[in-house]
Amino acid sequence: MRGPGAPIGRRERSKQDKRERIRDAARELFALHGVGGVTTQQIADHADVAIGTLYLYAATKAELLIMVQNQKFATAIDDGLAAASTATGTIDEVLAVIRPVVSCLREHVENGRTYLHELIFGDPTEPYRREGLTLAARLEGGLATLLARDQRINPQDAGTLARVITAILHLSTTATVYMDRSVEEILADLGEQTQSILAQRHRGDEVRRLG
Amino acid sequence: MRGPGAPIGRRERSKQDKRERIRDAARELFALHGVGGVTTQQIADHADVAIGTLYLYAATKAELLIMVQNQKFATAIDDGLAAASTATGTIDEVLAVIRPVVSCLREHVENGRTYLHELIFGDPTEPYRREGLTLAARLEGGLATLLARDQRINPQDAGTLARVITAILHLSTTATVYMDRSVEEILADLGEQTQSILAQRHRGDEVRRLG
DNA sequence: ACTCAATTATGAGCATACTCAATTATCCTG
DNA sequence: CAGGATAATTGAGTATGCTCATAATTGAGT
Repeated sequence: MRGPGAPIGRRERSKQDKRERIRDAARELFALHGVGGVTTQQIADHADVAIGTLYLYAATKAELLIMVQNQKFATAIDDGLAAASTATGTIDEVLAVIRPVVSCLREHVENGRTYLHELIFGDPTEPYRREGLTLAARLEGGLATLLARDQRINPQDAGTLARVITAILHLSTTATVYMDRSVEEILADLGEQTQSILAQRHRGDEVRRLG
Repeated sequence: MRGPGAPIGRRERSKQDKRERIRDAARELFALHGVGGVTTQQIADHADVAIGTLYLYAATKAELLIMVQNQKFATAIDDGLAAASTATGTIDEVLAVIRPVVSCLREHVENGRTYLHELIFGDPTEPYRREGLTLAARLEGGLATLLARDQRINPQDAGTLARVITAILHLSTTATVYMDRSVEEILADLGEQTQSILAQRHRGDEVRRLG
């Protein structure tokens, strides 16, 4: 029975529950002992499922980490965008949104390297990586609409601007030279120097094809 | 006997040989069957050493990959810089150096993600990662001296310019949005947009502190 | 040439990420 | 409610990355 528009039976709910139980167990144990200090068996036990069940919900141990990190990432993004909901779209406001996201991405370093970022920006075919991409897109979209509120910004530019800011966020969590620099410093570095590069190139051959 | 200034006995040579044999075996088999399609045992067999010996030269399987990739990276860098040895230091020449390096870094994708980059820009304490960092520094230094030849470029700026170019190279191999774009396109993207960002910020409060 | 401490090599064995044939739970139909 | 089709769960088993106690090799001192 039950209206055909809502196919959510006990089965579906139980499935959802299990997914969350597993993710929560992973989050707790990872935070407590580090990723390497926990076995998948322990996570399965903590979530009160068999090891085989765990692997129905996460194809690999790394994917467990992505599940956990995606959740944190999503929270950081949503909180940031919500806080900026009444903002007027200046760059500074956008940077304010970015800052907590950067912090979130810089966390959870294992073996001295940040897992998350490479995973999130990795292969788009893996389901959880796709989720990460969707999140990044959500951030980019949010920034774009935010920027579009600023009268001085050409509406068509808002999207590109947002992409560049996301790229900076990316650099800040992946490139060693930029790992402990603030978003503003990276921006300044990139901005001033690319400007001078472009200026020089324009001074050269105006129309030149380059592979 | 043998002069005391040359402490290179059979031992030292044998050690070097073994390191190379192991690296070569890894390179061949990785190229042939992919990283996941080869066991460390097979690599040890191919290099004609015991599995335990292999682990004396590479602490993990991932490190084997870094050994292999560092070699390719080094070759790409040296070739590029050598080819530019008579260049005059224009940006286009620098980009010509960069292009093959990017190709090299974009190779060897396993599971849809490029191992190398995260490894090279990873934890500087791991010996082979340190080697990767040294290589990146060599590239940056080479670019800087190259750029310094251009009369129009302020000599003090050459270093920063080189760093930014390296960052772009980084983005081109890590960030999904930029993964299939040419260096020039990324440069244009970053250049134009950061410029407009900076312009807007300067129009705002001139001296503003941002955590 | 012999001794011996230090270094290097070995491979059986261990830990653990992941699989899959068998089992159990859930839903649908008459 | 009975029967059976489908989906979900299980955990002993497997594959493989990595370790470590033991053995072989090296070369300086005699």
